[in-house]
Order: sequence, then C-alpha cells, then structure tokens
Amino acid sequence: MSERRRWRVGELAKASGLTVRTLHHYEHIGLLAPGSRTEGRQRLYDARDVRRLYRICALRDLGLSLAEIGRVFERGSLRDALRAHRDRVDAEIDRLRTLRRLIDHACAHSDETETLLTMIEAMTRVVRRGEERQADPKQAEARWRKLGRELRACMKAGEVPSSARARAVARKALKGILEFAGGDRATVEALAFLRKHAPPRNLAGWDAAMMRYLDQALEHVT
Amino acid sequence: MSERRRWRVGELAKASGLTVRTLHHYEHIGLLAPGSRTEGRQRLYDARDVRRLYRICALRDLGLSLAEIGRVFERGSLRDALRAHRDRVDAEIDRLRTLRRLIDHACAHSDETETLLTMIEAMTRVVRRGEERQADPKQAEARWRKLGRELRACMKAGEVPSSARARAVARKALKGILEFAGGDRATVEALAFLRKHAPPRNLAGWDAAMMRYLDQALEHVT
DNA sequence: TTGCTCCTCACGTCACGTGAGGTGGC
DNA sequence: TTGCTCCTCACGTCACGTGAGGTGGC
Repeated sequence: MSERRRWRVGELAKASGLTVRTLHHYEHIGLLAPGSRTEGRQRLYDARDVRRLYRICALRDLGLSLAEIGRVFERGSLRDALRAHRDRVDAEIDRLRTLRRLIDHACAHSDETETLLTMIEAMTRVVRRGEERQADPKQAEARWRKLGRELRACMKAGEVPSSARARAVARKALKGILEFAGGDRATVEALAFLRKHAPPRNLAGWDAAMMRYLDQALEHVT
Repeated sequence: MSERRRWRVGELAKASGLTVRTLHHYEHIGLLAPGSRTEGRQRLYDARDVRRLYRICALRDLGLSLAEIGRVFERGSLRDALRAHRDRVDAEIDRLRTLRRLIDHACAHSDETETLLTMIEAMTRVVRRGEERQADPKQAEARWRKLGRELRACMKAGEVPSSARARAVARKALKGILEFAGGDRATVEALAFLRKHAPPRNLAGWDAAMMRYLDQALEHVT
C-alpha cells in the first residue's frame, strides 16, 4: 500500500504557485531534490517533498535567504535565525522610515529638478559622511559634548530657549554647524531637517529633546 | 586658465567612498564617463563629472536603481520618480512591519523548530494564498459581507459583544473560519493573530473595529 | 629599477527568468 | 500522429566584487 501520491514538477509548481524553473533551481542548489525520478528522468515529488517545499516557502516569505534556509534544515537553530532576521528587519524599517521622510521633505519643498537634486545631495552627504568631514573628529565631539552640557544646564534651570544663556549656547552651536556645512546653505537646511525628523541617536550625548530646545533657541539668534 | 583640477579613478574613488570597480561599472552602463583620458587611456574626471557623481550617489542612496537615475538625468521628471519611489518605500515599510510582528509572534510562542515551522507555515499560507483556498470565492465573499452587515447592526444598536445576537453572528463566523482553515488549528490561530496585528484592508467590507468586536464576541462562544 | 596605480577582460554573486533544442507519455 | 509536458544546457538580470595578466607614470 505504499502507492502514495506523487507530483510531477509542473503539478507541484501549479499547486505551490512557484515556477518549474524555481523547483529546478532548488534542486540545483541542493535545497529540495525530488524523492524519485521516472525512467525517463522526469522528477517525481512525494508528500515529504511537498511538506519541505511549503516550509521553504514559509521561511523565504519571511525574507530568509535560500542559503540560510538550507542551514536551518540541516542543523541550525531556527530561533536564532529568526532573531537575527528580526534585527535585520528592524534596522531596515528604521532606514526606510528616515528615507521616507527625506523623500517627502524634498518633494514637498520644490518642483525644480535642479533644486531637488541639490537638496537631496546635501541631505545624503550629511547622512552618509557626517563625521568624516570633520578636521578632527575627536576634538569636534568634545566640543559638542561641552555645548550639550551647557544646554542641558539651561534646560535643568528651567530657562526658556529665548533666554540670554540659551542664546549664547545656540550662537556657538550655529558656528559649529556652519563650519561643518562648509558654508553650504543647503547643507545647513538639511541638518535642521534631519535634527527634527531623523534625529541621530546618541550623537555626542545629545538627545531629541535637546535638539528641539536648540532649534527653538536658534530661532532667537540672528 | 582652463587648467582645472582633474581626478584619476583611484583619487575619485577615495574621495567619494566608492570603489574603482564601481566607477568602471558606471562608465560601462553609460551613467558616468570621464571627461577625458590620458594618452595611456587612464581615466581623467573633471569637476562636472564629480558633481554628476555626487548626484548619482544621492539618488542611489534614496534607493533608485541606476537605470532610473540615468532616466532622470536624460529627460525624466525627478519629482515623478521620487513620488513613485516614495510609494514603493511605503509599501515596503508596511510589508516589513507585518513581517516583523509575525516573526516576533513566532519567536515568543515557541522554542521548538518543529512547532515554529508549523506556525510560520500556517501564517504565510494565510497571508499568501488567503482567498485561493476557497471552494467558491464569490460565494464566500457574499457570505462574509452578510455576516459583516449583521455584525455592524449589533454594533450600531450598541450591543455588547457578549449579547446573544453578537454571539450568534460570532458562531457563524467561527464556522466559516474553521472551514477556511481546513480544520487546521495552527491556521485558526494564525488567522486570529493576523486579524489583530495585521488586519487585511477592505476584506469583504470588514474594518479593524469590526474585527476587534468579532474577536471579543468569539471569546463568549464555546 | 621598484612600487603603486592604472588598464581590460571575465567569472562570481543571488534567485531565479527566458529561451533553445530535444525527448517522454506518473 | 498531435499536443502537452518534460528534459538539460546556457545566457540574462542587478550592481557590483574579485582576481588575472599586463601596462603606465595627470
């Protein structure tokens, strides 16, 4: 009674929603070989193969690579693979969110290709090479840390952002920003936008609240 | 005085953070050719090339393909390209969010590879092929629409989910769910999870509030 | 002359898509 | 015999990475 149901490659393709070529590919890389073949070398998949295929599809739909899936089936821990994958997904979501805001900001603020390009260029320059452009990154960081401490003192003392002390800090910060931007207006604007919408995490001890406070103080500085 | 600054390929690579191979590639596909070459065929990039390169990098960092970037430079509207891209980014964020919840749910609820696989398989089966499994999709949809109307009537009348009328609707819904799941417990659970965490949009006229109401009513049905 | 940089092929990656040319009939 | 499905190469996609073997000196 071992006359079990068999599937030819086209049948399995139709049932699974994959293509015949995909099944060939999975066999080629050693991920799923049919249990048997006919005398004419036609592939015959059995129930075990089908089961395995659905698991492959499930993991693939989660975004695992075929190589990772192979490893999970061989001996790996699915849990570890999933945890690692979850972290990758989280990072990707973060990245896309920032990107989304950047694109939207660009779209909303200009119609002209030239202007748009300049703006995007400035933004990505800031995002990508941020620290690299500093003459001396360590010195620059120490300076921002110091400014951060001064600003935090203003905040703790309950001073409004328009107070003389807060404005003094803001003026020093503005000088640092202008220096960083190399005098490029688009870069200064891009920095302001990024401070608001995609605050860098843990940048020299600054947090989002401090950046908001700084932006308010900057509005009172000429 | 046209002795302008020139860059050899290695210099430009270092300055831009790209590899030499990448610059070769951009030339190969017609995206960025050096303004000139030496007698020994060495590439010489000028300021215009550098400018163009930074724009290419900016658009690439936004996620545009090299082909799209080429089109934008030739004649295309950057704005249209950005809008289209923004929509793609949005869709991708949605997809990853659902995925994220799915992975987390799976991780949180089991240690065993076997169980995890079965759970994930059930979920992706539901997500991917939802409607296909119905014997008659049109008839099924009409049925869910009818149930939706009955449920909405309960809600409008201000009845609590434990009321007799709501429970009657819930019992009918449960029957439909069991049928859809083909008697598979894992699939039923997966459906419940997805109703809560990744509600399908506009499924036979049901919205998220209705699904919450149904879930509450289901808790009062044995 | 010694290094370093540059050059042009050309194959590899990843997950398949897309024919081409020929054979099988679970 | 006619269709339909199956078979095995093998090149194409995308954005480069990675040598291999040889030449230039912006």
